[in-house]
Amino acid sequence: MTATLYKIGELAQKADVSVETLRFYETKNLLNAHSRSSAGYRLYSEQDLHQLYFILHAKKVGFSLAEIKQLLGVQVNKQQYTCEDVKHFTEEKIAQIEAKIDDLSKIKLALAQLNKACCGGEESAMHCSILHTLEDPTLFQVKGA
Amino acid sequence: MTATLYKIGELAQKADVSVETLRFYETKNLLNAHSRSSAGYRLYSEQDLHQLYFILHAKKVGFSLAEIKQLLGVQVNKQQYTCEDVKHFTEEKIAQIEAKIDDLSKIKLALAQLNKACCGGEESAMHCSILHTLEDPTLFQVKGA
DNA sequence: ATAAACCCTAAAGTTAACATTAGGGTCAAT
DNA sequence: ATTGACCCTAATGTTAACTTTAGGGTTTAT
Repeated sequence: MTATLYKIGELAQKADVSVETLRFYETKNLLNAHSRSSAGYRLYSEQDLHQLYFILHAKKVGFSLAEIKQLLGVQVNKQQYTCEDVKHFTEEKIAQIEAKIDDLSKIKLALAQLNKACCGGEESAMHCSILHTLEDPTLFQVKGA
Repeated sequence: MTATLYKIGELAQKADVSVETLRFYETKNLLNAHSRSSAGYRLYSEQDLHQLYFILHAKKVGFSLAEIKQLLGVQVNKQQYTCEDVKHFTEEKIAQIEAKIDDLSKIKLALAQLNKACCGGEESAMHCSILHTLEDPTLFQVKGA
């Protein structure tokens, strides 16, 4: 029941990133190794692997490394931030995420209609491009609309 | 009922981007002006505005400009692509989008738990950071898991 | 005991997605 | 008719997120 530790190459392979990326994340203080071997090799824990997965998934949906660092920093019961801080931050981020999900749903719908219109579907002539589907002004409104 | 055309500055303001960004998108063939004035000024149509909105929203959820260009290029009934091409492409992209929505939902859930745990909630001690919530190995699995 | 396959740091290079600079026309109002 | 707020192109600069290079230790299998 001893904790398993991974060398940088092993972690890189598990998460399908390069070892250089992992070292880069360390310089950015996004992912620090759990410890170092006597020879100075980085040793990563299972927890570090979870953190890495989180970073990669958050990146995939459009968060910058700076934003991800912020997300990783939010913690309850750590005196550095007040409870109000955490409340505000999480609420703001949740709203941001909901907006992203909304955008994705619309793009998905547009692609689905395009897919359906394919191969001589009834609506072939109507939805010839993704833009045509998204032309509806009620979709994708921007603040000053 | 004549079509309204916007100068580059007007379009930029409407979509809250810089005019440089718009000219940059043109060099990348992502957004071309509907026409030019006699003086050579770019004139954008309402349709161009929709396309710009699409670009910006797609960018927000993690698509690169190259991917967005692909998305804009998919069209039914244009002889350059076979029906099969369009079917495959849209299905692949839809799956990609669903994965993104999944990731966002998980991050959202983690933030919601953090928010709930805040201010002395029952679970304060349990969910002290976003990572703790995401520690569940059934979340965020990567292929080789 | 040596070679292949790892690991280290530090520094410089790369790519995407813009922003800035330089040098110059255009247009509307005073 | 000139000034300020626009527009143009072309070239160079910037930032984020890596990648590559250079030079050198470590570990493991033969």
